[in-house]
Amino acid sequence: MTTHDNDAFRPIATVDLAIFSLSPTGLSVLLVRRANAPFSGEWALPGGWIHVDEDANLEAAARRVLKEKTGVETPYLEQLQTTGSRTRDPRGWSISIVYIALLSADDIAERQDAMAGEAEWRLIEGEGVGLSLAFDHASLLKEALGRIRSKVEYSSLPGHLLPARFTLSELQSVYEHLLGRKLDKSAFRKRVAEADFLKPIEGEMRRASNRPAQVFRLKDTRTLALFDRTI
Amino acid sequence: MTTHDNDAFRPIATVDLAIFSLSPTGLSVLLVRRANAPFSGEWALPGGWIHVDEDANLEAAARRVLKEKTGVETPYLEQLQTTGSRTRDPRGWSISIVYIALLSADDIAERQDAMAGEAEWRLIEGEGVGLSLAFDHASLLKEALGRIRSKVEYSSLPGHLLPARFTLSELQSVYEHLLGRKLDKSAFRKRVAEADFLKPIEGEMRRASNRPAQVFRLKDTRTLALFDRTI
DNA sequence: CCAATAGTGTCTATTAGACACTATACA
DNA sequence: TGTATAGTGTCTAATAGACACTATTGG
Repeated sequence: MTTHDNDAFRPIATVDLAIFSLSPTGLSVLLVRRANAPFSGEWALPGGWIHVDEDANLEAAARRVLKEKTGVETPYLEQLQTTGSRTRDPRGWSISIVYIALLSADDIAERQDAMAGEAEWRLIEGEGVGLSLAFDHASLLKEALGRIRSKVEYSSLPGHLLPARFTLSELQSVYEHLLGRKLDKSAFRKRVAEADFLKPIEGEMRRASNRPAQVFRLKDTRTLALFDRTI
Repeated sequence: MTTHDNDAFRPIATVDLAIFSLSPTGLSVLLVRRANAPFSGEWALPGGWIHVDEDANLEAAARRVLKEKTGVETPYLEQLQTTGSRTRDPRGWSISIVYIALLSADDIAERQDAMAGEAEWRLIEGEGVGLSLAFDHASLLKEALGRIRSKVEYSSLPGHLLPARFTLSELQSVYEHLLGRKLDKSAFRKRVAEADFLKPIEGEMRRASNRPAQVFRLKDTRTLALFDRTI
């Protein structure tokens, strides 16, 4: 234990989350208004210090922050990237480990009340939210959106934004919304069947004034299924 | 500035590198023997503290470590992932930001002398090096190998391990080596042409007792080109 | 019966994979 | 002329994309 083991030589480290959900109008991200300096009063991605006495590891820290802000415990969660530099935080050399979380529509409905006070869902427009964000969070959000849009092409990601039970048509329409283009129904269903990430709920049908639709759920709500080819 | 701003609450943070090159017998990774506790005397991935007075950002820290260990300045470098937990380092809660670096065969030849004393290239066998490594470095190495093997399928990654000038046959044989299977020459060349990441060197041919082969170089040594489909 | 959406089938233009062929050097 | 590897062409089986068709409900 030779060197760099005192405060001045240690960067500060936080975990920040890009938490996404589907609002009625489209993909949205959860933002919080900062209470303290720096950037007091500005919007930011939810985040917090690593609690060395409380968090067993990085993912646990991310889950703790998520629970504090939304009340949700077991969503889809993946590490995006880590940024760190001398200048991104005026308090000094700082590191942010960024996670992406996807909340199902059920999570939002149930936990609207449990949401921390100064938090708000903001609709995604283009590469961000049309607001300036604290720190380098606008750039982090842009990276998160890039990752999400890329994964829509070849994974079950959109399924994690729907309520627990949904029809194939509902799933297809989320894909189309996130991709910004229409998909062929037949081809879509072939890919979904191949990737094999859905389980039909026996006997449960969505009824309307047309042929009833089979209702499905994800086989695994915590991992993504990948397609062999693009959707 | 309210809380968690003293040493006891701050995790320690290092940058660690999985540095790969092609040795005559195959893909190899650079390991160093640790001089100090913890894990003194054991093999580990090269790494080091972030120098808050010297490194502008995380990537700069990674490049500094790389230069210290190998003398190489501008290889392909990408962030892999960040691990952090209470238990991975006996000194306390610690974070490691892991980078992958690919060195061209030229880099190795030139800098063999400049390499730090207790560093050694170890051949990859299966999911690691057949050695126990310090900290969680065996697991980090396994992740790095997964990323590399995955990217061989759909990117120009193998080109970054060759010397600056190479023929298409040499490139194909690196793909085959990393994938562990033979590729069709015609299909391989179609993909490479589509991805458009090579520049023929005008008039430069590799001569032997057969038809001479066109020599190529990468258009960009610091970024990967991606294929539309798998190789 | 009509309207509306669910779900499946069919046809064709495109492409991937296997394989063969031609080209060009040195010995 | 023989041998070895470079580089290109061809054929076919598999596939994707467009589109059409059938199925099943409520009104």
